[in-house]
Amino acid sequence: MYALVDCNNFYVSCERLFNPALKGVPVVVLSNNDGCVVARSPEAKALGIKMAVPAFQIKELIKKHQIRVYSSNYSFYGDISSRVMATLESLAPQIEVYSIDEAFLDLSGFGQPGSLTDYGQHIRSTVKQYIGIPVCVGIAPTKTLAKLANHGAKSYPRTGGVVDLSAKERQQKLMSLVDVGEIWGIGRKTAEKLQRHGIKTAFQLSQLDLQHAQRVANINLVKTIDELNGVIHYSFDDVPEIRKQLICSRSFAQRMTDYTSLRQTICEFAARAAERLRGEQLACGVVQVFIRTGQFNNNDPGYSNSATARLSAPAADTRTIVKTATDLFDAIWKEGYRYAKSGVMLGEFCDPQTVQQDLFADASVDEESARLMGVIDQINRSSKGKVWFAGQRPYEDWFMKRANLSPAYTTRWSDLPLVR
DNA sequence: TCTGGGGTCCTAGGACCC
DNA sequence: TCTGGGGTCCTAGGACCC
Repeated sequence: MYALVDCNNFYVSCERLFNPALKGVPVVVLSNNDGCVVARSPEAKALGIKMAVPAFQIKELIKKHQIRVYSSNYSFYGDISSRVMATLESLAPQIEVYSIDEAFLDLSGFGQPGSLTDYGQHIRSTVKQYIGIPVCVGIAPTKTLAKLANHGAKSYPRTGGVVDLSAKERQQKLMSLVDVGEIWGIGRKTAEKLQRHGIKTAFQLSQLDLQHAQRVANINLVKTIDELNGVIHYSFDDVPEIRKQLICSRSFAQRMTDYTSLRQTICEFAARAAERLRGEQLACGVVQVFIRTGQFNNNDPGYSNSATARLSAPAADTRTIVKTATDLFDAIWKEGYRYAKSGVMLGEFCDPQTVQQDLFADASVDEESARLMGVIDQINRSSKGKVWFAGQRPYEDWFMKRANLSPAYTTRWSDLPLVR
């Protein structure tokens, strides 16, 4: 049995923690670059603001209803998230952190079915008391059903924020009330396709013939249907696997047209990606670079391109990764476009201790590289200052609009809330 | 004028081989 | 120069998630 614990409109709840004036009024949090809405308080949802709607489209609504608007403060949310997760760790033998605001708990061998609702309430009240964040809990035999249970707990206040779907009848009852598009793994496209086949509710989906499902969509739909019927395909995973790729990319606050500026962004992303790579004790075998113009302005000519290079031996050295990335950039750069976004992607990770050496490499060079990178990382993590490579572009002037940022309440001394 | 960032997985289609 | 089937591998793009 799984429990899915999901924080209620997490980013808004974080902002409310240290700013009680936000309680009971409509609040939204915007994505990076103040682009679109990524979290809404219940009051904001009630005004009809949809998830992921571009901020400029709701300007009038914001003014009219005095909606409080915040830029994303990820370091703050990340810090609150780790406190929530630590609390959950103390409440279950094993947890799988699924995203910044969700975790699966393994409840196998955990009390009698039926007593699980009480346990869910215990989780809710403990997290609320310790951290101050409201959560909902969904309990069920598969992850997909636990997601559905959580959705039910969020949608129906009468549940008290906890839904236990141990019993088959309750699963079916809830499924018949829920649109197929609400199911985990069913996005907009698949939902439309299913509706064209007359499948509107989750229950109808659960009854779909598996071979038919495979033809209509793909293997993932088959797995989802199985999971709705209690067959586990997505098992509990408390030690996260090594990631497959690492991306560092941003949209720019303003369009960029010149070679030097754009090249600097690539340097910066490459350097940051390399830093994260070393932070996870990994080396990479592949570097990819992409640049593109805006997607939405039809008057501008569009251009989008990427290039990939395989390194002669896996590397974690910023100098290697920056050099490779800028060479790739030179190969795809084209004059005459208004660029909106760029990025660097690293892949094919391995443990730097056990890598296959380049046949022609000199081992002492690798040692020196590791030492140098270690020193740079140490300096950059400390409060003493920053070291960077000449090609990098200092972040602040091009990166992200964040007009409505809340203080770093928990991660910067000067922003600590004071009690007078 | 302004439309996120960071991931994973699957599929279709092209290149290439025998 | 034309012809076929079967296989692998790679890449681009789509769909989905939060």
